Amino acid sequence: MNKVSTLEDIAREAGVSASTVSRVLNGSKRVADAKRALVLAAIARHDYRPNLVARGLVRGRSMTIGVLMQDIGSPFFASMVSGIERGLDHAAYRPMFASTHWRSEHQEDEARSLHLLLERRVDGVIVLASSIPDAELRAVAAQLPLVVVARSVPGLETQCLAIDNVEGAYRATRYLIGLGHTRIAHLAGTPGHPDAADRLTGYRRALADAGLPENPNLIVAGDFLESSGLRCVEQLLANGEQFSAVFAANDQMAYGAMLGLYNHGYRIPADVSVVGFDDQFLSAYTLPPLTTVRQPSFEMGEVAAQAMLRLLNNEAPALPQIPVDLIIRKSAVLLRQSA
Amino acid sequence: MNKVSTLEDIAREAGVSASTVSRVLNGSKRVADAKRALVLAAIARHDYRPNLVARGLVRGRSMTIGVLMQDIGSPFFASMVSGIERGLDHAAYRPMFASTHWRSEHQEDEARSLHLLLERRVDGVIVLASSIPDAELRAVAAQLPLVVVARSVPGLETQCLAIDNVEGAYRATRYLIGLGHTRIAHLAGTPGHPDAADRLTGYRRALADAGLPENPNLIVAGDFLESSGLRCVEQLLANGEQFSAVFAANDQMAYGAMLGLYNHGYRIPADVSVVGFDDQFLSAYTLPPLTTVRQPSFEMGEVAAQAMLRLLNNEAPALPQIPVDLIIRKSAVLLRQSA
DNA sequence: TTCGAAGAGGAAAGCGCTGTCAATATCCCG
DNA sequence: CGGGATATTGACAGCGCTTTCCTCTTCGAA
Repeated sequence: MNKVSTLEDIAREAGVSASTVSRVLNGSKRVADAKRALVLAAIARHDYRPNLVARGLVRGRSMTIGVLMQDIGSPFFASMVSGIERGLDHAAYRPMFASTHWRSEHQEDEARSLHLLLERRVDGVIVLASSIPDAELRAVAAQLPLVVVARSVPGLETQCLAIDNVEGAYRATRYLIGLGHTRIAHLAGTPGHPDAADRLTGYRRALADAGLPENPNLIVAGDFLESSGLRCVEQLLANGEQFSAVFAANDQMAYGAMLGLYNHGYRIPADVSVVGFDDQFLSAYTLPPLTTVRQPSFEMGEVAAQAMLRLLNNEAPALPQIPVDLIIRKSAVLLRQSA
Repeated sequence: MNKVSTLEDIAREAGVSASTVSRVLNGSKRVADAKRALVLAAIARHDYRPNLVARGLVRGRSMTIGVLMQDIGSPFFASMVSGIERGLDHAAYRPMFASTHWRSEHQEDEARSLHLLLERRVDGVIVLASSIPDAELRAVAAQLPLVVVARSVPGLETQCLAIDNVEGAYRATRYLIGLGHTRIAHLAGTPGHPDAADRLTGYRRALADAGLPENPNLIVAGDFLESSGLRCVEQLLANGEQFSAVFAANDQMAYGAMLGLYNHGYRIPADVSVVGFDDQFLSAYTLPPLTTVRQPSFEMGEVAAQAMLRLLNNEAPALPQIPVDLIIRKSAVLLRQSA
């Protein structure tokens, strides 16, 4: 492991001062062609790369932006993260991720993850969902550029990028109603989670607007994971409650639900229609392809990154409104008259 | 945006020298209880957090380890990344990711991503697959701790963690043969990709060992993505070639294949059996659940991280052998006699 | 009471880089 | 050919923190 060379080494090699090397590195000031050539030659000879840590220290900016989320392994976050990388690709900024999965029980630990990022002096923070309290987020926003995705924080409206969950759920449910379904089960997300609450609200509202009764037995709570979708359906079936359609709070739960239905011999969509929420990439490949409310996670990540760049540039974040779209595929169909 | 406080501020506040503050921060030397208390109080009052960038500069270690991969958005990588985070969770190290998706055409750009990491002076690098040339990887290994996952680099055997792709594909194919299938199509991975080549080899070897003829028309190449699985199946069907089973080079292609089959009215597994490779998390939730060769991505990531920690500690990486396992679910069954 | 050892804490020298400031060199015009 | 303007360059002071190195106490033993 031979020592990696420093700017000082290059300066000595090229017979110039450190300042000059720095100047050719940054193009911050004119340097005579002859000297520049000498420096460049030395750099090439040593395969020299400036130490960004040192540069960060003196410039006071680390050129990295922190991204806080619950689980980078979940497809929804992975996709957003991918979008963030994309959005940052041409900037000199790099994302640094911190997930809190392993210890998500304790909200305190989410704060720890945030501090991990802050200690590394990230220049900005992008928060994906997360259960950190609004107040703490506002405190962060007072310190450095902050963009919040898939969540909306009172007082930070201009820096939040979220879709209208109520509206999305409303559309999904209304679609099912339009197909003739009246006994529509809802697999809700984690109790207490804002998205879960909003989507439940949209479901209820659609029912109410259609003059349909709300059956509490048809609403069962999961936790946004596939396994819970499966569990919820088992429970519904065990209760003997009749239903011809299922609206799941997210696609992952919808996958689990479809598996549960399949295991019990129900055909989708012939026997039961299923609609999800998120439009994960894989939802176009399920059997049958899933009808779902689109939450463009990749694009949201990309847009969030661009907004962050703008914020870092002291411009307005200019976060757009995200339209909610129902993607109609094959998992929901007209209710059979015979049913 | 009020200024964030520095160690100097704390020292002044507490009426001690910077050295003392540093000492209580690191516990590197005894400090009188009275002074320690003063310092701690000042720290608490200011909510002071040491600047890890500065510390990294003086200590010569950034406490971050770089992770290079093709696409953090792909479920396979996302899962490994998740494992890496887990493996690093209790260490003071943080991963810093760099994907090369957007420009994967040019191998040159992968090198650029690697440099992005090196410029930030990561203390070690974990490479996930990637198409960076072996030689370059060896050069990196000479500079700093390196662990390579899901790929094996000659000369770096002890630092590589990979499953036996040939064996895995062999098992999958033999399983299908054992089920009575003789016309088994193979949806190969990206031409030129080592994994793709190895899996194809395993498939061929199993056929040969069973005395089955190899039909070139039954082998069609994709690119490891869902869309290509779909495309491959379309092509197979268009060719009018007979087959009762499909072995896909990875689960994603298997998903696409299943959709293609479904679209054409074939039932799985009744009409066509399908086997994948990887055992992605979602494969347990497809309809029917997918029989596949397990590549424990999460665990591989975790193990790689631990090996990296050991390397950083000047110990032997001690990378274990990963057993290959065929996970039997519902997507492949005995060939119907009638067929 | 005196001396040495050990304990505590401060001063200062960097880590690798940038950016200011002043010095030197170069150049134009009258 | 002189004067001032302009272009280049080097010296140097940090960025925030760690880590010798060294001084100053304090305390026990002789």
